[in-house]
Amino acid sequence: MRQNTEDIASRLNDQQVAAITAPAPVVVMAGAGSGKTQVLSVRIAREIEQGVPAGAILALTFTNKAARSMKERVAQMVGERSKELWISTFHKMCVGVLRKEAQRLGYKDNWVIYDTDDAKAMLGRVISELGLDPKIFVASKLAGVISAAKNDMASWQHLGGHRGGNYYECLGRIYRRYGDWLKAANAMDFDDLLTNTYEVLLTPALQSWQERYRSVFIDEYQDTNRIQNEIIWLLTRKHRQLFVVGDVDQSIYGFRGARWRNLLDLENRFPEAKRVVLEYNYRSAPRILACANSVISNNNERPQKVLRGTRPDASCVHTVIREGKDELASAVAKEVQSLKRSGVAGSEIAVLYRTNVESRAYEEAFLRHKIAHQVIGATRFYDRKEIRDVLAYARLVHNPFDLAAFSRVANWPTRGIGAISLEIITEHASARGLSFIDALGDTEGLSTPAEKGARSLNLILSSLVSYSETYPPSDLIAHIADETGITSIYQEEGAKRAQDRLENIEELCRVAKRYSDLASFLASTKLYDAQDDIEEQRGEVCLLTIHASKGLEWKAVFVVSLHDGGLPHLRSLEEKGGIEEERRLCYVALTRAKDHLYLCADSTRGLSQFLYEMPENLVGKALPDPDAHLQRRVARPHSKARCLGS
DNA sequence: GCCCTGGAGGTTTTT
DNA sequence: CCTCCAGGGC
Repeated sequence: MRQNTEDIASRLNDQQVAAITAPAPVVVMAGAGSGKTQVLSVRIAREIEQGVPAGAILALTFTNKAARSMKERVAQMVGERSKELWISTFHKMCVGVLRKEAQRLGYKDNWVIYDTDDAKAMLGRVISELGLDPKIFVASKLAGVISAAKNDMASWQHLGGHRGGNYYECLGRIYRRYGDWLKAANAMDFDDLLTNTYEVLLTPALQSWQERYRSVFIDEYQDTNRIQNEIIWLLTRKHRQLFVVGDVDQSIYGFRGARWRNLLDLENRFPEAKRVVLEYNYRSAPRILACANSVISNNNERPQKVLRGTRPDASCVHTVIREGKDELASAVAKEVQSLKRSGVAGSEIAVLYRTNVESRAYEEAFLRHKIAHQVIGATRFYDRKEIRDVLAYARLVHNPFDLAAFSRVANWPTRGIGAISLEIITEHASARGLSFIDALGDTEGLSTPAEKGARSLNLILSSLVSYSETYPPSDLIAHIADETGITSIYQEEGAKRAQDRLENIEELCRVAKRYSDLASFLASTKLYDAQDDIEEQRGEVCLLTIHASKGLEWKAVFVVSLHDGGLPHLRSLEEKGGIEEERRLCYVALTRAKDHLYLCADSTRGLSQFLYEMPENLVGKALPDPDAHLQRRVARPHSKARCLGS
């Protein structure tokens, strides 16, 4: 059913209309649940109606799911014309640019994406190559350091140079060597997608991209990091057709370089920009908003803002406090059952926690109480061993220089190529500039069993390569599992776990059917996010982290990490600005709820200070006196916010 | 040189 | 719970 944008606009409030009609650039400060997705979609549709070619519009969202839903909304308004729109996540947009431009930076066309695991594997090799102690230079820590450096646009000279001491000098060398190895493998890590896009935009290619994306829309700007901010500046500084939406109170990705100040700084870069504030919340019942406002008002580093309620009804904010995490999980399960009896669908209910490990207690409790549920994003599908193994073969078929894939594949299923032989083969390949498939054909220096293994792997890979020239990705996946012996290994094992693995491989084939070329299939396995595996139609209760819940909403939400050390998380207390970010995280969690908010805590661990920052008349009387029960004194902060709901 | 097994250790949040 | 590593067997 086609909708008219004027009809829709007539149902919007003045602030929303201002956001939609103001000439660009526009910076929208949009509180949680203030209809920002609606505003973005209507504005895009209006531009198309006013004659901007859909193909000249770029819209960036935070998740694939948000991109899909925005595309649907625009399609409802402008129909077919929306097909040309480019709506995606930041990283996917970069992949699009780099598919066309990576050659400028010296990559071959079949470049691949390395995820964090690939990056760690590469770093491990770099550290041992440089003869450094892997206990001092821990690959997983370094992956984070290097990632942070890239997102903050710091070079290896920068990382290694400006502080004295051997440690930092080694760090710089690792960073540089890691970059060399990725380049040799024709691979980019997640951060390279951003930095390389930036590099491309520093070349004469900039102009064509500025023309290609003449009108740019960005959601969740508070979670952009430095390099993303610079990319947007390069893309838009000429035409200045930029429309940005964000909320500093919902910035929760500081740990990966997000700088909420980017949102405010836009007004310096675009002094002509109009600022619009959306402060009316259409999502949550007033008492839920009162709690959220009250908590967030304790942050010092934020522009003053209060989210105003629009809903008349006074649903309750409940506290569920039990002694012990399993007792708490049971109590939550019982509440869920009673909600469902009262007519709330399972898919309208969510359980939000700070860390993935907390999901376990709830999974068990829900199983005991026979509540249909799905855990979102915990063990990600593409991180499963069997999936990574099969995909590693596919990657090597696509890009035979992929070192991370080769290291994975070389001896699994086992074929006599141990660590030493692997080292000989990779040395060999890099010394002569050979692909790993070709290097396997030259078995000089290998022991007899390793030589046999290398021959057989060479045959397998060569035949896979020719197979892939005729057959689509899904057939290739099935073929890999059979030809490498992975299928038969799991069949013979016969255990339930092995059965699951076979089913996962079948599922991978099914997913691959959606893609006709290997490059885009492989990219999709990397740029996948937690919200992608939510299955709404099944009517199940969702269990997920607060981070993964960003942008979503449910009728009833259980925030279950409100114990001391849970939220704010223990580890966050050491970081500067840590508490404020945790408070924003709490704010995000609370504002996911439409009608019912349940604040849940295991009292044996002590209660979250955030509970004491909520209005006393709503939650205070359910809480024990903090001075009496907590060993560590928790100062009870004065509640600065008004309780709008009561 | 390579394979397998058992025990220990370690879990914030993610593209 | 799942990964990493050391050590014994081949």
